[in-house]
Amino acid sequence: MAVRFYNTLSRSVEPLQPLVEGKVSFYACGPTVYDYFHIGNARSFVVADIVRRYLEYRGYDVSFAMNITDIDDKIIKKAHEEGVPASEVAEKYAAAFLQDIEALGIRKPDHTPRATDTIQEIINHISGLIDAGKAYEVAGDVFYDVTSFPGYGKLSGKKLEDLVAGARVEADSRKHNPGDFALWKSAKPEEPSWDSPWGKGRPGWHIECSVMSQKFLGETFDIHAGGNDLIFPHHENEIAQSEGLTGKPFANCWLHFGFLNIDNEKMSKSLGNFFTAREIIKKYKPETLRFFYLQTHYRSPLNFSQEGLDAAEKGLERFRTLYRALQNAPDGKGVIDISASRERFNDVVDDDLNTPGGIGVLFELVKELNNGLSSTAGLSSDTKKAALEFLNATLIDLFGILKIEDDAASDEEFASLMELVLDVRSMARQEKNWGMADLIRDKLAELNIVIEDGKSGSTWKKQ
RNA sequence: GGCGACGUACCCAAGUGGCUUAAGGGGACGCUCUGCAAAAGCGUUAUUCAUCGGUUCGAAUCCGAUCGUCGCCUCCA
Repeated sequence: MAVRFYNTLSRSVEPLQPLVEGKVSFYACGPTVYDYFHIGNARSFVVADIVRRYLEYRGYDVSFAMNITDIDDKIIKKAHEEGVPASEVAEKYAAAFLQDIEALGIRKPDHTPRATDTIQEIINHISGLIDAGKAYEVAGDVFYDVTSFPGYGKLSGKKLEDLVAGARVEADSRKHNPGDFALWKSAKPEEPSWDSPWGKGRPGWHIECSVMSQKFLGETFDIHAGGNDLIFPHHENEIAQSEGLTGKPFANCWLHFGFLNIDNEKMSKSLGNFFTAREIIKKYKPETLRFFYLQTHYRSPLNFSQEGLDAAEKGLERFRTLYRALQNAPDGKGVIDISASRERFNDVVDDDLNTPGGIGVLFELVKELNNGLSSTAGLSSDTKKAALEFLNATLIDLFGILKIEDDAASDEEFASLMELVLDVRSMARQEKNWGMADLIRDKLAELNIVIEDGKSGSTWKKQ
């Protein structure tokens, strides 16, 4: 079976059918750079990264774009609070964004366009919509006329009448319809602005994604992704703006990521349950956070907790230990069919990116391999090699959750010193001087160096 | 009020009609190894899938009702 995804547009799981055989064009909504991103944002970025990596793992040539929204109300607000230009706020947090995704092991997208670099294209797009009678200007603001687009509501399942009836839409007497939304916002004094046919102003909230995605991926592309909450109005409006102008389908497949909650509630600053990704990866390894995310299906809500992260770290350790054991074990005779695991893994993950299921398959293989390693027959060199290749492809290249640090190689001087200490200790042990042996072990433990006595001598590792 | 999602062991979490009298991880317990320990390995841990009805030869999986949790409808990943 081929790669399948749940498409919000059709509300069903569909096989991926790229426009161009073997190639996938993929766009994910990126950050608005007014603050460090939080662990909920991080989940979305990690999942988008995994979508991309999985497609590559399955042999597709992926073109991946993620925007950086660097002009927006929140940025302006923050700039006012801090008494600095909006561009400075945007610059600072855009740089932080790129740093943080790298720290999280997220591969940089092929394209990271910025709204402020795309102003001219945005103006052209809006002009096109006005010319086509789908948008109208009122005193320097431009609005999209939702009634001009018959398909409005097809993504979110909302009806125009319901939106009007809901009355939660902000009343603006200048709008022709309550559901109309701003494409261009006129500038208030002291706000950053760009010249346009409608006077000085800046792009509205949704238009930039339409323009930037089409700029890099074409008028129609394969996959568009983002958080659950973006379905309406953001993505609905993107479709209207894009298809309203081109008359062609915008994105064929819409992927939406589940939310991360804390104590089963949405994370928010006002509730005080707000953590930035920066903070968390000071305490936990980035791989642990990634693994924690991937152990839940991407569309399900995920409850964030310290216990969850601790459990993830333990599970990861199981992979690390097995990986090292495979590298170090002497050649034996036992044979395990790794390709069977690979097929099962692919089958499972092909089905709407079922990473928790895939991880389950990997853990089952770990048990099998451990059994092999501890049996008298051991494992053949071919089996070990195939297993390591498979684990490299999945745990390292695909999920990015396994990092094999070679403590000894990272600091040779320190390593030889440790060797000396261990030699002294093993002499003490040979003389059954347990007091001395234990003292060394305890003192090293205080320095976060863990000594483990095995059959073939003692080993050390940093905590 | 409208739309949608979800409820699987102590915790997390796959599975969505027969291959499952339910994967996997964490925890707990037992064993192996060990001078002791730690680590690691192995084993055990749900006749049952919120509840109640129904459809079916067969349901955790489909339908209906009930209870509960959550999200969107407003900036939000």
